[in-house]
Amino acid sequence: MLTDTIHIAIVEDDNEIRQTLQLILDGSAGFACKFAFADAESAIASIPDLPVDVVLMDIDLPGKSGIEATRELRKRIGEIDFIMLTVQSDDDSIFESLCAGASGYLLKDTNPADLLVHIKEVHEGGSPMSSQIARRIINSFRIIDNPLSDRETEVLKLLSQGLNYKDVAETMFLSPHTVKTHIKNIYSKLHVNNRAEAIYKAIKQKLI
Amino acid sequence: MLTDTIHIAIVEDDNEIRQTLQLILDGSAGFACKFAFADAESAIASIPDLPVDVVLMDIDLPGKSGIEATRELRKRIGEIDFIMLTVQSDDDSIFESLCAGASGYLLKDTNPADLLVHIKEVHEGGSPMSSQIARRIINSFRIIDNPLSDRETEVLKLLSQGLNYKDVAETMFLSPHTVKTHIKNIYSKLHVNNRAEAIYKAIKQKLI
DNA sequence: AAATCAATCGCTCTTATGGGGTATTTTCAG
DNA sequence: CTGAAAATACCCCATAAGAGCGATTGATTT
Repeated sequence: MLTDTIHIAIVEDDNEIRQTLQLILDGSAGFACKFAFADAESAIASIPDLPVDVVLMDIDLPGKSGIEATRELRKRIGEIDFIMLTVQSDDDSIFESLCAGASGYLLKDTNPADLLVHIKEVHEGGSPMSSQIARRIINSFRIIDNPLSDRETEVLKLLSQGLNYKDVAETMFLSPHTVKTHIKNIYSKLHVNNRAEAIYKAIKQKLI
Repeated sequence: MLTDTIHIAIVEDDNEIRQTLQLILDGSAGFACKFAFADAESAIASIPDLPVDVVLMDIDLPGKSGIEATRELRKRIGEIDFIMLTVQSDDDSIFESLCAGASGYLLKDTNPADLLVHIKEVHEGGSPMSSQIARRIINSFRIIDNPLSDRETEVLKLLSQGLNYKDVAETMFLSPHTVKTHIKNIYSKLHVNNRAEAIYKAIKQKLI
């Protein structure tokens, strides 16, 4: 944007919340909130042509969801930041929102003062979210349990880099036969019978 | 823990930081910090037997890293929360830390008052992290761009399930030749030359 | 002391894979 | 309407991969 003012748009179906929010935001120094939409469709149609820095997006909208709207708007305009607002945070909508391109994820009961801080954070390249929501995201990084031995994991990592038996053997200073044995054991432990599926499963289970 | 007091341990090699931190934490109401270690090895040896709720773990330790220490301690004790402390945040150490089981990730310049708040948050099931760090994590959910066509993506998904040429062809009602052509195009687009690497790259780029 | 598991090395055989081509039809955007 | 991209189909050939066998050594655990 041209000025220091952060230009905000709101997408929220509840009239009272939307109007109140708009009043508060537009009345705060350094912030402008001239645009507010009650549904995803009108937001998708208008926002691409508006001078907006940050969009506050309600997730539970009638018709198309806020996540859908974020996804579609993101495709067309990369420079806008989206902060999802929701009453309750379930894992699925958190991850869907993030994949759709949301930069922040806040609960609706966030008080206006904090909201302003968070909007500023987003605009400065941060990703505000409550500590609880962060934990859920972090938990998605956790490793469930690793049936593979250290050597097997090493082998699998090299395989995922595209190396073949011989190359893995050379890299690990092993006989190709040993590598083959490791691979067979990997397949057996992961209950797969080829490389492709082994790597897929291993990544999904965060083994490599 | 038995009481309302949150019991903290520090792992930090810088003597001054460690001692200062311990003094501040142990002197704060509701917090106790009776244990501090200067290296990963002694922390790993002692912490499993100590009554500790939250560990503040420096990442850059001499010898074994704080990430390693977290990983090993996590394996043995599930109930302790780890907050990583670091001077600078590079993407790799953030993700490694999360995978190792860290619950929070803070910069060392966090002021003591905030640190206490964050320790409390972790202990209550949250995951405190700066807005900037959160953004990096969130960005890891983004899809960069998908060079693959729909059919190619379909083929790759089936390959990742362990299907071979023939099976993919049957599943998609195609000639095996066509499947082969798709696979060759996939390899070319992803700049790989075998299935393993293709699947690895595709998953890392969230194409499948 | 026994048992288990990881890590190492070896063999044979069939089949799948990947690289090198070529070519037609359909679809979609400019 | 036209041209590019996608989707479809086919050939040959050398090699890698996977299945099915067996075997020794050294830790760790019980």
